[in-house]
Amino acid sequence: MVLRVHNTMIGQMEEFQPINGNKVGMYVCGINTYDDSHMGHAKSAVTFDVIRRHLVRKGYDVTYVINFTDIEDHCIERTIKLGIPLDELTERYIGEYHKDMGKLGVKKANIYPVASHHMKEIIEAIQKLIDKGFAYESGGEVYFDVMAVAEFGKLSHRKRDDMLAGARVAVDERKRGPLDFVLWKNKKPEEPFWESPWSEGRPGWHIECSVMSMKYLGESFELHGGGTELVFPHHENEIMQSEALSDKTFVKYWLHGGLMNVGDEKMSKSLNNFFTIKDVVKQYDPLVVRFFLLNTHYRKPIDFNQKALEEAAQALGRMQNTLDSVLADAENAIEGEDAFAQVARESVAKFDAAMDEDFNTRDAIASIFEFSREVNKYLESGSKKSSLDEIISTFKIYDEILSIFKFEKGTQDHMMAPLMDVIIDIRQKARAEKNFKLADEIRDRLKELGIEIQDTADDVKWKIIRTSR
RNA sequence: GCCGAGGUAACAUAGCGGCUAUGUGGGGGCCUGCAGAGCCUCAUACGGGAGUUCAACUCUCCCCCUCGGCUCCA
Repeated sequence: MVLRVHNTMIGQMEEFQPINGNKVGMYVCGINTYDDSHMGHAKSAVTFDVIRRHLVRKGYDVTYVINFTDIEDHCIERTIKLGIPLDELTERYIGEYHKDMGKLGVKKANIYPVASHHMKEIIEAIQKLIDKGFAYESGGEVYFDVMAVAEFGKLSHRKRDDMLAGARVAVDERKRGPLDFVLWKNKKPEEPFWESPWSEGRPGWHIECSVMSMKYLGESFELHGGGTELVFPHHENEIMQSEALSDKTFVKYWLHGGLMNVGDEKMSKSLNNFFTIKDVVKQYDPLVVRFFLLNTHYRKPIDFNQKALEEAAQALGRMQNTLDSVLADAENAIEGEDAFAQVARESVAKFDAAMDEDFNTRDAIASIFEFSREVNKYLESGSKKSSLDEIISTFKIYDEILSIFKFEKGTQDHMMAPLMDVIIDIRQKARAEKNFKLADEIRDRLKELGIEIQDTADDVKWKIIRTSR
């Protein structure tokens, strides 16, 4: 199957074809390390995690890089406010990031470069841009000269002249043109700084991503991702800098995810309408949160609200119920084969096809719902061991990409099963004697403990309630 | 103003030039002592207008509305 991706550069879908063989370089803009991550960051991390997983499943040799930017206004403000060194702040929030994303089942990237650890390379890159005539020094600062590049605005599809005409920002007298952006800034009192040929100061935003992505992935690589709000100016400027440095095409495919909204506004620190991952995960199972994020195509915005999370919990529970039944039945299944394995194979084909269309997790998930219904019917009609195993491996394939299911038993305690047998046995006796009051009491009290009893036609099932709501 | 993404049944989301979409919620039924889970089934759709076509929710054009970017931001 051919993978197609939506490339922001051309504004449409195209076939994905790596530059060399099956090696894929993938760079995603991580966070600024000055505070806990919120749900918007979670959306980005989970989106690109799934994209990476799908590429790996398709056999690509993926090198995944996520950067941490720790030299920017907010971080600097924080170090001064907290009175701690920048390094300490950086390390603290990198640690928190990994904790939060780990909870959400995000697999680690291969490399996590940190801006402040690449100062030497950043300064070299700025010097090279000056030498090549793409940047100029002015009062101890260095600016990128937007007029020096042939192509401007190719990612965000803007014209240089339109931008010049509508420039909102007051022109800094140190700049030659209003669209020029800073590569190196003078230090201000109290601020951390680095020595450079131009002044004691620090790099501007954008340059660190050019430097770090090219260092780890080469001058040209396949995928660069981030939220849509980064298209302009961040990614646009990255392209200009990088291509000015290398004289090569920087990135082949640009992927941008829709933003997390709250009501009709995007979730962001500056609007102060954010929900941290830590808080959300306290209230909802991380798998529910992950499912919630993947239940909408990544390029679309998602509205964050209670009702949507509740619905996600309910919907995910439906699939998990099916899987739980299969896992339970598989333990004492009748040996033998039947035709159901074919249904499973068709379902996987449908799932893969959806993922190949620009990582359409929504559509892929719809195919799992359909599969679940088929499985539920199959279970009622009598099942065979080989097919149950096939169903479990099918769910494992889905989970390899989405990571939203639980396969382990709800408890590790080996006494649990025999104990439940005793309780259920007693309750069945009560039921046989029509002592429903007692039978219901047992059921209700177990439910309070998080154990659900289900009476079926031929036996009684129990399970640990997994999906918290 | 400029650039970009959208407007799908009660709600949230997919999708395709013709084959009554997925989940949540609601109605009815099966199963059950009851409940839950599950299965079956019903209702409610494609912002507005024009055009192309044998046929458009799906293509083209115009209009309306929403969101994002143009300033820090996943």
